[in-house]
Amino acid sequence: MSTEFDLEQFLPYRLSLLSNRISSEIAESYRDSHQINISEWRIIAVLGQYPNSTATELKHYTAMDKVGISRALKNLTQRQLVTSENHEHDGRARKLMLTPAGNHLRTEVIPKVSACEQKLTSVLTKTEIRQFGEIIDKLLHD
Amino acid sequence: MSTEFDLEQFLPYRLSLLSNRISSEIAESYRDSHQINISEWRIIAVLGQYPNSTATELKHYTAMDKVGISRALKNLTQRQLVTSENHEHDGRARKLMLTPAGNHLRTEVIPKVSACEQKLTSVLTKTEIRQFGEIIDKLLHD
DNA sequence: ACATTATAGTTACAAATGAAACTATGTTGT
DNA sequence: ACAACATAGTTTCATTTGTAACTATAATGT
Repeated sequence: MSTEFDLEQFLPYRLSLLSNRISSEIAESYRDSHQINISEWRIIAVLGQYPNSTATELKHYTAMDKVGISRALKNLTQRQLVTSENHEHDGRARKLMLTPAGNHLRTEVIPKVSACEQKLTSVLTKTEIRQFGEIIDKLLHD
Repeated sequence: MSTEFDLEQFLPYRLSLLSNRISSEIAESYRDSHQINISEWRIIAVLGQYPNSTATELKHYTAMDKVGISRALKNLTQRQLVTSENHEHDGRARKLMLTPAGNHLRTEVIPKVSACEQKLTSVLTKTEIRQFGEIIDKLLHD
């Protein structure tokens, strides 16, 4: 019968629970110690990987919307964790990069979030961790 | 080196992407046709399973906070999808239940969200679907 | 060249969310 | 009985978030 439906067995619901729980646990690891939120952390992480990105490129890498990026960048720039330069070929865009302080924060946070991830996956076998990653990829890329 | 960190490979980040994408896709399937949001849908789904629940019990089943539940219930009650009675043993609590209209909405939405779930998992093999569920359970219950 | 349309990014406003204070009822200890 | 504390649920207020409008620059078509 289609009138039977068990929310707690519904995969999207369980996925949402899991993701929210993990995200807030990880966010704790830089919120209290470094006063940054998830959006700001994502931008810092990406600018470490891809310096001189524009906001539009950040949008692509972080899956955030442009308003969220603009706001996070405003804060990060005020706090001198991020700085910017004119873009050579496009007067509308800015090239963004971490300041030394921003880069320092990044190197402090990386081990914390990595430890979180490891603690999290420590209840899984190596095989399960691999499977989990593969399944997520399949679902993300369809 | 701990200064290497690839956001797009970071499991919690990918999980968050996946969960958000799936949640909004499913939310579409009742938002436009039935004008309810995720919180409201969760409450309707649970009240179908567990009629006469109190708000506190809903909190347990839906993983929502009590403010969100109170607000969702206010809307649902105004729209006459949910109704309530005094609780026999506790004057502070109310017993909540779906109205016929609420129940009807539920039976209309269930096949839609189930189809969504099926479409979603259709890129996975039966084995992968089982593995995925087991891994999520492990992670949720540690 | 210039009008049209598209894109980069910001701002303004509205809706959603969360934390804390609040009301009302219930429970516990003396 | 009654004081102290705990719990059910709501409301208030501040913060966050999303949508739409906006400015500025770039690209396109005639």
